[in-house]
This record gives sequence, structure tokens and C-alpha cells, in this order.
Amino acid sequence: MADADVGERFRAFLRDRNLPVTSQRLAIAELLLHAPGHLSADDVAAQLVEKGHTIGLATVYRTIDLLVASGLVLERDFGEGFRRFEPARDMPHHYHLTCTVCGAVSEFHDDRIEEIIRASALARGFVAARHRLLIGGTCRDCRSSSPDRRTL
Amino acid sequence: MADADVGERFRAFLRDRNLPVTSQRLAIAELLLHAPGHLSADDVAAQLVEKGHTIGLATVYRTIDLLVASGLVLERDFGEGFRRFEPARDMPHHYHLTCTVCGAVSEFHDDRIEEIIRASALARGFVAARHRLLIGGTCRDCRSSSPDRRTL
DNA sequence: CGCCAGATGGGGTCGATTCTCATTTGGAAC
DNA sequence: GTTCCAAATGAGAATCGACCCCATCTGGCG
Repeated sequence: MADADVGERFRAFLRDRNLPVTSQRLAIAELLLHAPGHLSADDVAAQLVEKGHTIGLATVYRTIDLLVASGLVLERDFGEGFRRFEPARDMPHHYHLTCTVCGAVSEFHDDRIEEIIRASALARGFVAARHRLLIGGTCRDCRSSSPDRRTL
Repeated sequence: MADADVGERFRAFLRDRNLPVTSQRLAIAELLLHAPGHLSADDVAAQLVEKGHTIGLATVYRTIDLLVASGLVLERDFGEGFRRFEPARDMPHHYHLTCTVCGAVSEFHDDRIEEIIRASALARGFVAARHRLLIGGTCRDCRSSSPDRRTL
């Protein structure tokens, strides 16, 4: 199944680099690789405490670095002043739509956007290695029943 | 001229809100509204010191908040761990191309990108109010003479 | 089982941003 | 021009995310 797979891929990554497979690393990987949303480092630490682990915040950060380096976890910055992390899914690039009323984040992918961005950068002499697109707006639900409209 | 204009627009904003027009606010606005690039709060404070002012960092932050609220200054986040600010120019939306080798930031605007983003969001039930696009890559100069290639 | 490079974690540091509060000041009223 | 008060200022403390330090512990090879 996919669950054992991602865990195994992290173990393989550690083995490749001759890095010890510790219980802390496995616990953090297990949690973050199966997280549904976008977790902050504190979220990860808090959920570990909930599960009865006592893992130092420093170790959480260090292990997240490993997971990001392995490509199994992606780093996100929503401009909150801290970073969030999410498991890398099959989706190669996905964009984030954030509702400025209810805060809901939804993700999507669009080949046309990616292609046009790449072409536009190239026309200006840049070879685009990566790009990030954040869209803020109001979702369908909040538009139909919006008591207040934020100007944001 | 345009210079007096932006300063006057900030004064008008303060008057509208019954906020005092202080010498510190004017000095910060004068500096930031005519800045060529993207300044951090520290950059602003440092340049004020250079000009002989002694303005507390707290006031710099507070005044920048006002300038952002007034729409005369835009807040940017390039993932450096701190924010940068730039005067809002005529350009309604512009995108940022950052060279991951030399760090150069160049700006551009592309109506096709904007249109396609808006349409793509709408197809998913979102009315896009704003969006941010950051592109990382290597510029022409760094590509022709790149000694090291960052994986970033 | 013993060893040791590397991991761990609690405390300390750092940098950006915001808060606190005593003091000063804009600007409207007199 | 003088008075007055709400609001601004600024120096330092507080906060918060992120990361470093170092004494201690442990994975995993021999």
C-alpha cells in the first residue's frame, strides 16, 4: 500500500546517506507524510505530544529538513511568518487558492498556467526552475452568504 | 509632479482617518514612496539614520502599516524570513523573477498570465481578488558563466 | 557485547516584529 | 498664542519562529 511505501522511501533515503534510522525520525516522517493538510513545525510537534512522544523541537526541524531534502515533503510559505510543510503528492506543481473570508485552502494544477509562466520567463532571459503561485479570493460558499467583505 | 503627488496622497489618507501628520510619518513616506527597489523595514530605518533622522524602529513598522493600508505601498515576501516593501506603481500587478544565482530581482507584467489565472480560479468557484507569482530560475548572465549551479 | 559517529533535546541565541508605557506632540478649541 | 487631550513616539522588553550548542544517548557495524 501507499502508506508503507512512503515510509519505506524515507528509510531508503536514510540508508542511501548512511544516516541512522531513529524512532524519532520515523515518528515524524510517519506523521508528516500522511498529514492531510499543511502543517507547521509546531503542528508537528504538538501532534507528536498528543500521540505520547516526547521529541525536541530541534529534532522536529532537523527531520523536516531531511524530509524536504529527500523530496518527500514540500516546504510552503503562505506569508504567515512561518513555514508549513506538506507531503509531496503525485501532483508535480500545484497552486494554492486561499479564501480570504473563511481561510479555506484548496489546491489545483493547471498545465496551461505552468507552460505560460515558463514561456514568459524565458522571453525575459530566465530559465524558470521553480515558481510559486498564490491566489487570494472568495470561494463560492462565502460569496453566496457573505456578511462582511474583507477588502484584503 | 508625481513626487509631490504621492506625498499628498498619503497626507490625504491621514486626514481622512483623522490621524496626525507627524514629521516621522512624512519622512518615512517620503523615503519609501520614492524608493527604487524593495526595501525591508531595516533598510528604511538605516536610510533614515543616514539622512540624520532618529526614528524608532517601532515607528517605522507602524508607519509602514499605514502606507500599506493606504494602498500606496505594497508588501512583498520573497521567502527571506522578513518582509520587503515597495511603492505601488501604475503597474497593477507585476510578477517577480528572481535569479537564484546572483539574486537579481526583475519585474514584469503579462496580461495573458493574469487572465488565465483569473479564469482558472473562477473555474474552481473562486473569484480571485489578488494573486502573487514568484518565479525562481537563472538569468541569462548567470547561465552563460555559471561556476556553480544551486539546486534551489 | 562494545564502540563511536552521529542523533537527540533542553536551553540558549538570533532576528524580525510587536507590545509596553512614560513622555512628547499634532492640531483643534478657546 | 496658549491650553489641552487623544494619539504618536521611542527605548526597551516581550514574543515567536527558527536554529545552534553541547552534554548525553543510541543505532548499527564489527
